[in-house]
Amino acid sequence: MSKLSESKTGDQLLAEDLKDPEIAAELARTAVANQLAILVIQYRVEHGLTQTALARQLGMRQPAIARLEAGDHEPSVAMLARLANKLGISLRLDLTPDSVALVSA
Amino acid sequence: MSKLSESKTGDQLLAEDLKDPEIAAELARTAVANQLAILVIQYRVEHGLTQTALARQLGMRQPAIARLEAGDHEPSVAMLARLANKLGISLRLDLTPDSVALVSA
DNA sequence: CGTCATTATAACAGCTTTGGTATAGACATG
DNA sequence: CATGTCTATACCAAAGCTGTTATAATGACG
Repeated sequence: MSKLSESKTGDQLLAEDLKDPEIAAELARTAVANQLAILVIQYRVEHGLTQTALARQLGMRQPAIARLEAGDHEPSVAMLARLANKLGISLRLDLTPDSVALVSA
Repeated sequence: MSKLSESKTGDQLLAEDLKDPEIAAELARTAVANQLAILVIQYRVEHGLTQTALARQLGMRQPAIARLEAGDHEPSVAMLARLANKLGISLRLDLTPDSVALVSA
């Protein structure tokens, strides 16, 4: 059980939470994972692909795609690069002192 | 010994190499690591800090900074976020189908 | 030369991410 | 209901990143 989910539920979030570096780190981690999840799902449905088909295009198996779309883990830079390369898309990761955002570019 | 250093020395690099996905991955990995190394060194010297002082600012030890400046490992997104946060800087990671670039923003 | 500050390297542990297989759940369709 | 397709989850192994301590190398300065 994470520190965040212990104290808050759903999307509720107080500014006070950001003062705790542990919570801030957890948020950044899940934020990028979730943003990537959305991008992967978007790409897949827009191209009418199944998870298995997309997995083949990326050289991996279906459960790997399911995991990406679940937003379980913060992706590595290598994973982001691989997606951009194999899917022919451009992504941008914006890092500021108090936020991290992954967007399609 | 990496596949890249087996076949090539220094900065020499042929377009042909990029066709090998293993080499391409290795390049992307070292590219981001090296670009971050440069940014960290720049920040540190511009602020007149020693590795130990910078480490304290980031909540880590001197060898960790040395490793960042050596460009050994591809940084995690969490590490990039931490640098942006603790140093008060903005970074951008640009991912295109055939390149990955980390720049200060 | 001796000392101190600074940086680099080695060795190890711990956690996270990634990948796989196997399998369960959901859902449509015959 | 039976079957087939698609998605989700559990479990394990391999690899990579991060952090630590200890120590070596480097260089400036008395």
